[in-house]
Amino acid sequence: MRENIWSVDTCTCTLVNVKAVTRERNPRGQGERLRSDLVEAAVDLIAENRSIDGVSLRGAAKRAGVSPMAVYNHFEDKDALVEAAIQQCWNDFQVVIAEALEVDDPVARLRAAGDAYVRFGLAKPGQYAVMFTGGQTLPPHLVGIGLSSFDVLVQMVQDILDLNGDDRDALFVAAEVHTWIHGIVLLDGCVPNQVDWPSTDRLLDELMTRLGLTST
Amino acid sequence: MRENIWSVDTCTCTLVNVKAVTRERNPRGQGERLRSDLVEAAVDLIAENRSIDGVSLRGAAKRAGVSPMAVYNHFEDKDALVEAAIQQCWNDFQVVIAEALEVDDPVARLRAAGDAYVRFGLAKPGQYAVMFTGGQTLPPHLVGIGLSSFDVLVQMVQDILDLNGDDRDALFVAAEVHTWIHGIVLLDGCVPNQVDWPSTDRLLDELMTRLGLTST
DNA sequence: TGTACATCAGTGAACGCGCGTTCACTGATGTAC
DNA sequence: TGTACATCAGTGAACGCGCGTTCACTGATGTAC
Repeated sequence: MRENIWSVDTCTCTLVNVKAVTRERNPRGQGERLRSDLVEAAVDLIAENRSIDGVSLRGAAKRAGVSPMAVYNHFEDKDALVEAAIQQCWNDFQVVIAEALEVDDPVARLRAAGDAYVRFGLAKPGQYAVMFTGGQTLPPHLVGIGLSSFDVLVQMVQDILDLNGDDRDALFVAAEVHTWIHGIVLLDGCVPNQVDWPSTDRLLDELMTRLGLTST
Repeated sequence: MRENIWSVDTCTCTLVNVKAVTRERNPRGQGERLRSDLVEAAVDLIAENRSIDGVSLRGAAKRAGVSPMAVYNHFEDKDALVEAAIQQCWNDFQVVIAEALEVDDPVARLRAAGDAYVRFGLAKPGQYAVMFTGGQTLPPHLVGIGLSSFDVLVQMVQDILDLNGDDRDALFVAAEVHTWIHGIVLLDGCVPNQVDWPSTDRLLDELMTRLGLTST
């Protein structure tokens, strides 16, 4: 009965619109834990708003169960918090893709990566939108992460071309793959239910076939 | 010399951050002109922010050179203004596409429409993003406009399939076209300069060829 | 062993800003009598 | 022909809200002496 010392009314009153209000102060030397909590909260806001515009310093602080001022112990300003959140999105993405890269056969590898890519995009549409449609609004040093991810794609395509003795330009073919898969992800989350839209699986199969990226 | 009756300082001071401050009251019976000015201003805000989040009632009023309250003479509330702005974006889009539909040959017609589509997307990335990546946030009755535009695409594809005696499902092939072209438009505006990205023209040619939509 | 002190992990109050919306008002102009 | 009046196209002040940021503060805890 010890846990019921607070009435139900008190609980709902304080918890109804806010998560993690029950946070307790970190022990000495563990202050950095708040940093990752704040980043996580900011990523949640990105996920819900599908944009960095919906991320507010006060909102992230509230979710982390902390006063707005506590944010300044870990971040220069709001922009630094948002930047860390985007960085976190890219890290999560790269973890997902890295798994697929362990597949041996080049064709199966690209297909697995495509699958992982699409699954990430559909499961986390907010993060995906910020990462791949943010455009010029992204801080410059985060652009590099996107570039290195594209390099990985070019290499996967090159492996298949090599396997098939195909002399097309890998960068061009990779651009074809990326444009198409990007459209597949974004439209799937956007098409109204009335339309008998094809599954992403079927579209991915077609992509591989139509772009000549199967084994010959 | 009559035009210089105002000093340069006065001009810059009042015009620097605001357009059309010099609006004068519409004559009696012409009140509806403000409505279209407000819609235009809201579309400008969509264009600049690439999102409806950046559209504010006060911002649109300011651009139209009018007090925020004047908006309520023409729109129920802010949402109604935003909805009218999105509607306007679709109208502009349909005008652009309609031109291409006059081409006689089915293959050339789809190619012309694709060209018009891409040009619209690249010239008006903000409007394009709101129209094609807004998702569930769009008011339901605007979804119908998007659907009818997709129907036009399906018909164009069907015409080519008929011409070639190709028995593929037109809706499926149209979905392939739309996903790919969507990706082409969105990534083109987003890829960093370092990458030697292919031109949209070349990608469109490839799209037609790879998807088997040329004349046989 | 006791205690003063620096450090750490935060809080609280206040600022000016832009936002959507409310209510009450103004002042020119066409029209009915 | 003159004038009272309804209509039209707006304005002005105020409201409460959430925002980023500033400055000054608190109170627990480990550590040096």
